[in-house]
Amino acid sequence: MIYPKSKEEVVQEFRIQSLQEATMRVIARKGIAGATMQDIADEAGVAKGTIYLYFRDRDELVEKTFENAITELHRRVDLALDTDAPLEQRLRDSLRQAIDFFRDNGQFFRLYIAQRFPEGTPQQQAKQKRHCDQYKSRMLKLAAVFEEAMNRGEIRRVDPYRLALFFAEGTNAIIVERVMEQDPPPADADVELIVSSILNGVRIQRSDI
Amino acid sequence: MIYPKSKEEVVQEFRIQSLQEATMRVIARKGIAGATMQDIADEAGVAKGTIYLYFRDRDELVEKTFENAITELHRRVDLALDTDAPLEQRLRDSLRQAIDFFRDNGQFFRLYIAQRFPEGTPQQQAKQKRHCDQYKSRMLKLAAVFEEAMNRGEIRRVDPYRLALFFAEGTNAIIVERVMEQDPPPADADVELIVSSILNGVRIQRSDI
DNA sequence: CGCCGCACTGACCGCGCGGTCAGTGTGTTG
DNA sequence: CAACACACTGACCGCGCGGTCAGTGCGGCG
Repeated sequence: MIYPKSKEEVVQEFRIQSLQEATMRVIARKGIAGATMQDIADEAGVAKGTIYLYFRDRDELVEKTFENAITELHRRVDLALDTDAPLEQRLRDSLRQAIDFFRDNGQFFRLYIAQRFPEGTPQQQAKQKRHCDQYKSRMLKLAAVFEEAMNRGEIRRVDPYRLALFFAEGTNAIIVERVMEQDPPPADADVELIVSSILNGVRIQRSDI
Repeated sequence: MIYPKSKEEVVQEFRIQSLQEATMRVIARKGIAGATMQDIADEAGVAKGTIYLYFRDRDELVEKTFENAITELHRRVDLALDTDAPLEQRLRDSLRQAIDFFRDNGQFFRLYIAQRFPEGTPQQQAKQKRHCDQYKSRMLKLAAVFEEAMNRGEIRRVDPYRLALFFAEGTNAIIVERVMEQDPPPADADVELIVSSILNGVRIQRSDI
């Protein structure tokens, strides 16, 4: 065995994993600022001090937890976006991925939203910058997808970055609603609503008559 | 004079006003949780204790500040929405109102966003509920406007509440972007982009050729 | 001019947080 | 079985916050 995972490593990874899951649950319940280390420790069933064996401080815990979850989301969405299919199908597939992700990780949404407008404790300007940059790079990627579709002649020319913002946040709003609802409608219905609204518009057309 | 405003009342209103303005500025800079009473007092140029002569506690200060600003926004937007004009014009006008409002009150945006996902200090569940309800009632109103347009045959039938969510948050995203930009494009351009995207869609149509 | 009321002040308090570290119990080793 | 290593614990600390209130000084009135 070249890289044997020792027993200790397995245990350590398990602890880290369960601490991050506990963090997500607590943040979902009480918000980022409202989640105390004691809450998280209780949720994970360990003592507060134990957390500091695996994470330097509170910031690192929240940061890593966020990073972990968002990386997975982005991986899935990118898989759907980076194909040669028509824009319509790519949008459908990526929406589907996002909806499924938040169905399984509803607690994560709060963290996801909150990171967009971080609290301005004066010395943490660097971290604020990082998350804004991360968000911006996501929007730029989506904008690039739209721009490509414009070049292909699939959609008309508008500011692609603004279109990406509009589409992404409009979509987020509906996903948030789904997370809140205890019995949301079928995912297909919302995917259809979003994609057809943005591609065809909602105005009555000749073809609708 | 039936209701003479005594000098004291004038002074008092001035203090309340300037404290709320200071609160908006500080929250815009440091976030809701990051804004301390000391910060706000310094910003307003008074001692910390003075704030408590006009507001019971921190919660009331933030609450009143928020209420004050959002009432004005809603008043302006409703004025544009509650007409007999076609949907397209009503959307244009209300967008214009919102954009202008946030151009003049850019600091308010942070407060506006943050209130949507309040921090869950356990005992304040009632207040969370209030703001969610307030947000929901705004969405219901917008949904009603869309539904009326459906009944008039201006737009096709989709879930009006979800359409309202999609439209409103997509719009917010673009307004946020405008607030961040130091030199945003003309408001008309963004109004046009949003309204034509949602009404006509972005797909290339026969009429575009 | 002397007194008083009251808007305003800012040093102070208690609380609850993030973070620490001496102590404990358990599994391992010689 | 004794001695040790070490993951884990939770009482404890200092800090910074929201909130308090005795003190201050200024404007007006007798």
